[in-house]
Amino acid sequence: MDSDTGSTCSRSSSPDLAVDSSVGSFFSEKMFQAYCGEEAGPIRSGRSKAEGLHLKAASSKNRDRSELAKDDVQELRLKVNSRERKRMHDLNQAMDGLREVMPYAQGPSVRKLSKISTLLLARNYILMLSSSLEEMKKLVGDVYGASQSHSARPVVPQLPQMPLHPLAQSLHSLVGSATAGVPSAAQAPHSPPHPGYLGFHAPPPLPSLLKEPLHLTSSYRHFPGMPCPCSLCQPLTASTAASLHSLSMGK
DNA sequence: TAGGCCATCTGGTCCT
DNA sequence: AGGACCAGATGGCCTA
Repeated sequence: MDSDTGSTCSRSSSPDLAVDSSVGSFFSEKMFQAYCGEEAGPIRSGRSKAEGLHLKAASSKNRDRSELAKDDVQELRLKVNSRERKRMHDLNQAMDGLREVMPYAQGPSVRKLSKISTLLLARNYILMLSSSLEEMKKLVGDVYGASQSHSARPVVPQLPQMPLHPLAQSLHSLVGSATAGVPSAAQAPHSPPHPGYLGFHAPPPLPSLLKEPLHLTSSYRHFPGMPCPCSLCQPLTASTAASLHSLSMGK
């Protein structure tokens, strides 16, 4: 389409168009001629209500008024098109904003996620974070309960073996001095997850990556191809993110 | 070359 | 009445 020539950014969902919204500068002249020219009518069958009114008025008046109506229709069409373009650009900007917070490698040389992939991945990411938060709450509850009744039993014997996820650290800061007496688990050495524990060590093809989350025996729900924030898993590294991204691209 | 993804135009519908 | 939203149609670009 002619209007596509206005795009300067290859394959970008938010083309950097310098569109004059009042004119619709890259609107195809041919389309306008087809649309407004003669009484052949629009390219496609129907007309909008407003246009119908314009055209009805034009048919019953003299030629001058007909010309006026054509101009009106043209102007109206430009305005509506411009609004729709802006709306879609805003939508794409929001989509870009969503991509920015997704756990994916990003850069000028990396192809961006498609819209559908972005939405599906975002959904799974939210589900993962939600379950992570629940797990952290439970963990903090355990730690807090243990510190309150430390005379009854030792403080969470396995805790030092596990690194504390930033989410958990945040929760600790939220509960403040309540956990001050608890040994810092974050300082403990991290025992790496066994190979294959994370989905992206042996990732499935993209379709399954973007479908249902994987349910494992842990209280966490581990998503294939997704970095896991749980205390047992490594944080997402740059290389992992890169490989993950290349997988999602699938091309 | 087929298929996927995208931008744009367009008409219809709903809402304010 | 005007604007927002939506879905269908169309054509371009890119990749396998």
